[in-house]
Amino acid sequence: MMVKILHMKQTHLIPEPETISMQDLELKNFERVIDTSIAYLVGRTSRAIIKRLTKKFADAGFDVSYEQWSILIHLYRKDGQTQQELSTIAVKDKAAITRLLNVLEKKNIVLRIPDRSDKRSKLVYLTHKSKSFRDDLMALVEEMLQEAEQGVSFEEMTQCKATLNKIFANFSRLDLTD
Amino acid sequence: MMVKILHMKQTHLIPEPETISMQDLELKNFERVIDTSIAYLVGRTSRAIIKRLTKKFADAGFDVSYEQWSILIHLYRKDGQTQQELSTIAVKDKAAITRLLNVLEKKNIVLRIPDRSDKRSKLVYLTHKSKSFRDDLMALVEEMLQEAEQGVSFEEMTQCKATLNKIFANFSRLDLTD
DNA sequence: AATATTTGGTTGCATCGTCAACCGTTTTGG
DNA sequence: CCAAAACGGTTGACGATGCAACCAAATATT
Repeated sequence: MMVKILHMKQTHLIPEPETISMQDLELKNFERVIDTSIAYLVGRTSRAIIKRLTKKFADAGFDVSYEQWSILIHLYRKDGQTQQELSTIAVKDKAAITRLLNVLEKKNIVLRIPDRSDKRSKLVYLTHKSKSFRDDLMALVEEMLQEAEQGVSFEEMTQCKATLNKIFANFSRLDLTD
Repeated sequence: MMVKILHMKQTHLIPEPETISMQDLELKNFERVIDTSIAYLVGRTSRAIIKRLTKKFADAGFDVSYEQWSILIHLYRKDGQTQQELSTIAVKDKAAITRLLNVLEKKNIVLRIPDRSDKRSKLVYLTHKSKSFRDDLMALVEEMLQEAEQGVSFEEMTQCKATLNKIFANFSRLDLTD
């Protein structure tokens, strides 16, 4: 798809005549900042994954959203964690966790039990119900991951993940040092 | 960080004694499905990017959210597009576009002009105001991208982007064929 | 030409995320 | 030992998203 360059001002007040080289510069700038920007690519890939998995769950008859799954999986790995722990591990605001758990509790997928040794905390546990469909959900996620990996070699995927980890680490560091 | 394996049932009804090899299998499964999952990594990287850029804009005194920016940038490239076009290019629901534009219009950042040749469509244009801070916003995005790229070689980034594109293409294809 | 289908945009509904303020509990440190 | 600070969780306000239903205009079908 060709990109049409418009005659946009190069400065705020003084319009300048455009030359070919300036057009090239513009184009390069936009390419860098949009289409080929890591921000754009990461965002749309994320949304595509979420959409796909949501559909898979729904089609299979499970009333579990992607976000709910993103908590559930951590409980499948280790039952009885505090909300704070879930917040950290799922990289979500603690307020978001509170609300997700409200929904999950209403759906009878998790239980919140006050921690006896620390009255501030609540421990989150899976219910029989959620334990029962664990393997089914896992299988659907596996399916989705395999769909994602079509035509992508193992090395390629490994390298991509490493890069994403580096980027995330960069921002984590910057967020700390402000 | 060590992961503690709980004694979870392997089937829905019949509990099985756990062996070391099953634990290993479990661990591998979880690793694949969570921490090292492309879904997880892409999601958290995307949120980190959004958070960072939002902060940058706010700190610099621009009342523009990341999502608003994600529309704005396409208008900076080509002014006067229809909402439908913006929806496709920004990979967002058309309802989301409607609402984002409502906000942007209220902030005097865009204008909606009815298309004379097709009374259903509206053409979206930048205002003087938004044109005036174009370069400032672009500079902040550049800054963020450079932060993201710390310690990541050009080849590495290029390869990562190519992989993300492949994954996105996989899902696009699957969404079509259902 | 009349009807059916598609298309561009808006709206209602439910879910989700972040921020900031808040409350009760726990920890810290003078 | 007690006041101050830190911590875990909840709530309200606000922006944003996706889906489905809807309306009006434009195209296609017959």
